[in-house]
Amino acid sequence: MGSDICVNALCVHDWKKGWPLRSGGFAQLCINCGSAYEMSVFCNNFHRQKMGWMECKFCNKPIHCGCIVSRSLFEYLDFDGIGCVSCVASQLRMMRNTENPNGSISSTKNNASDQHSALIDGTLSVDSVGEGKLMQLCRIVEASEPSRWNNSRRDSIISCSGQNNHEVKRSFREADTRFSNVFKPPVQSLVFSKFENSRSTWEIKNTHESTAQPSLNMYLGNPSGNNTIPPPSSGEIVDARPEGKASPPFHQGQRSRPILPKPLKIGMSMNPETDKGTISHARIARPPADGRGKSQLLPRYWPRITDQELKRLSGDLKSNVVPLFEKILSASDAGRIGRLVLPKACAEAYFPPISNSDGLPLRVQDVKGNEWTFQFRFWPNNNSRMYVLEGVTPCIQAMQLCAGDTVTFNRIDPGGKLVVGFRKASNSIDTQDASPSSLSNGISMKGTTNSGGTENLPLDSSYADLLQSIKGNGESHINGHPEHLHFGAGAVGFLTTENCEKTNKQSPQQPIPFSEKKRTHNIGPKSKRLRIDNEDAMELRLTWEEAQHLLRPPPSVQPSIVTIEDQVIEEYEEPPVFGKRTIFCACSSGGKEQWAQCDDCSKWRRLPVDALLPPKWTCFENGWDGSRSSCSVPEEMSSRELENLLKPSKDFKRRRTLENGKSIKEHEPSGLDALAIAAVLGENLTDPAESSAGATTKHPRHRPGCSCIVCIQPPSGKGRHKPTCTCNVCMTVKRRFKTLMLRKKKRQSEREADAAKEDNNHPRDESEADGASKSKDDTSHLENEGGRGQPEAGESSAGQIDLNSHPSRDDTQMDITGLSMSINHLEITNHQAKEYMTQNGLKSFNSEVHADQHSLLLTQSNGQGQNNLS
DNA sequence: GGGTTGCATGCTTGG
DNA sequence: CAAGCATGCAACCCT
Repeated sequence: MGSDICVNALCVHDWKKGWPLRSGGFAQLCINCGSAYEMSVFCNNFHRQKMGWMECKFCNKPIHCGCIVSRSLFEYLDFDGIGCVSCVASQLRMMRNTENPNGSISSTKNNASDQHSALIDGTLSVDSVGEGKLMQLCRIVEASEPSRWNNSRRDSIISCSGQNNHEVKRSFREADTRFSNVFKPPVQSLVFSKFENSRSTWEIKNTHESTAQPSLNMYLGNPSGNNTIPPPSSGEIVDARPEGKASPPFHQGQRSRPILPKPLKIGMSMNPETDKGTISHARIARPPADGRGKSQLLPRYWPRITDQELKRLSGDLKSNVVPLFEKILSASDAGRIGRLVLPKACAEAYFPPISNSDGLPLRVQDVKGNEWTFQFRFWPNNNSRMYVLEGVTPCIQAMQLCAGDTVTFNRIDPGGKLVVGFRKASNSIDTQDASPSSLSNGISMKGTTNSGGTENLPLDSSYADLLQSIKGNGESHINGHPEHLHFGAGAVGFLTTENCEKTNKQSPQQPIPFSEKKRTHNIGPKSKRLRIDNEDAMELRLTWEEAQHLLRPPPSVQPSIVTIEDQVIEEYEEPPVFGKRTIFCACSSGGKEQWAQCDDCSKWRRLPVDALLPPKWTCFENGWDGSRSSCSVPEEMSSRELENLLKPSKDFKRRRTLENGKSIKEHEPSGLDALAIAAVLGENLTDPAESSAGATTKHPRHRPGCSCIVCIQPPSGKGRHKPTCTCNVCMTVKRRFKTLMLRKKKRQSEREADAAKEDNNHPRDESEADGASKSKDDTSHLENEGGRGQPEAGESSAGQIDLNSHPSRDDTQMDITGLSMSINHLEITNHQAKEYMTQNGLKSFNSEVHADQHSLLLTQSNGQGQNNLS
């Protein structure tokens, strides 16, 4: 045994020296994945070459090494080569006939193992020492040759077993159940090597006899004996090495420890179905496949897969799915810490050995084909080790697992690829009642808080479901390559897209997988907090934005009008509905109209304001305007009108924002900062689209961060503010205006200085002649800074100050008129602002918005502000 | 302040 | 009673 890099698969694997080869080297077997290599020594250095083919030691028939991968028997045999199935079978038959012509197992005393068992003329005699072993022998023998062990014979054997024969009987029944669904693998050959620890030929023969002879039908169901239900050789009969109580050295050599569950406890009833031969459909906790198996694997970790499922998987997928172990996720496992505690025995049995606590990366694939890299490591813990997989959170979240679900670890052979599958907890009644696990642990573990307490967690998803799901879902999870068939044992994630909450909701009668005491807390919030990366967040945000435009009041539902602190609010009994996004605008007659774009021809059609469109809408559904109910009819608007219509829209803004490489966020400052920034940069605070869409005093589109006057009002704010009002709004407005005007003055001074310089550099007539264009340039400059030029003056015809006016617009106005900003402008503006608030209060804000918009439309229609529009 | 990491603690289980 | 394991927790790190 040594430690080396397994070329084939995962990472560092243990390997053990195999049988000598004709080449002079020796075969090396990777303990973990079972791959075979040819080792030779040159210049005191080991050279390794993967063995593509090996020879049958009997007939020299070539056997592809792929056939030996993970074969459970190879670990018992070495230095003796391998044998093909036919040769091994014939050899076993020969041995059987020689040793036991009557079909009985010869009474043999194995010195090495100190086992005492005898079966004479169909009667197995045991002494008191071997009684416990007898039960397993019975199981094994019966498993291998069920047909040859009828009840009478079985009872006969039991009758000779002396005391505690009740237990033996139960064991028989148990074995009857368990091995009725042992699964016959599609193996073409078997690998044999001698026992590493000098097992006798007798043992080997019995190994062959009990396992390979009848049909070689013990594969996953009869894994290598080191840690699973053993063949006679591996279990209590052959491997008789004394088992020390103390923990073995880490990753020591093969050790055969019985991991059969304890015999059925008194009072436990078998699932009646098991006796009817329908157990193949039951979810059985299968003894795990071969592994190093240094420690006993508790049945709770046995992979549970029905015979049928596994057969179908292995057969249909042309790949051997070897269930290794499974674990029910605890709250810690499924939590956000991202650490999955591995059962120690499983970790040591199936994962690469690690010597330092940092561990090593473990590449694992999930059932969807995603490849994950976990850090397999351990912590010192009570003079022992605690194995964990770190970084499992993304994987667990990808599989939408939560505490109570089951994660399965599997291996796909050949190749040894590690695959993680999962099974969701469900509300169906588990069929594992007859499983060894439940048989052994069902009572004692019920209601406990440890993982054992989750043993009775119903698990319903099946491999068959998985297979069906895979087939039904196309090839997306298969990728067309057998090596990419990442089917975890029990991996049925395709069926379980519902989140845990849903599962729990759907299964109120489901036994709580964890005791209320310790498991309920800490599970929900942690496991359900999904991480959303930036991209998703952006996607989500955009979706939200889109949703804002798609939301419509429920049709045919009259809202009830509620006035709260002078704010009129429409209340609907029904939730809003999604409708096609449209654009509202003010028509020339002063009313409002709605425009919608056909999803087929992209033409814009005029609609009534109250028209509610489905998310998908075409011209043919234009029942309001029969003359334009076909995509072939041209648009009603001219291209310019259309542009003006679309320009203020969010789409247009976003498109332009994206084109400018600016984030949307830059255009959505919040609160008073937005007011100030917009004022300075020239962005029009009042989005005409929004204004038109919601051109009511109800201001229907308040959003977080909305900087309108209404939104920044204190909760107790009234519509009108007195001149002496010192509320936050008024004070803020005053302060902001003062600040803005100071900035404005500074910028204007700079501009004047620049203009003066230009005047010195250019003839005066040219300057005068280009006065208008200069102003346009300035306006364009402002626009480029992020705002659209608005031709409206901040001062309305009524001599009032529009609070939405901003310096840029003042700039425009002043530049157009040729007036220069004077130092008194600030005072004038302040005065006007005060006067404005005094006379009109802030309540007339929206009317000013309308004036703004209307002015914009007029300006545009008159062509006066064309150059101001980008 | 929140997340990560390493270890400790205590409960549960199995021998 | 020892081992295993779920989880708590403090120190450390990162943003």
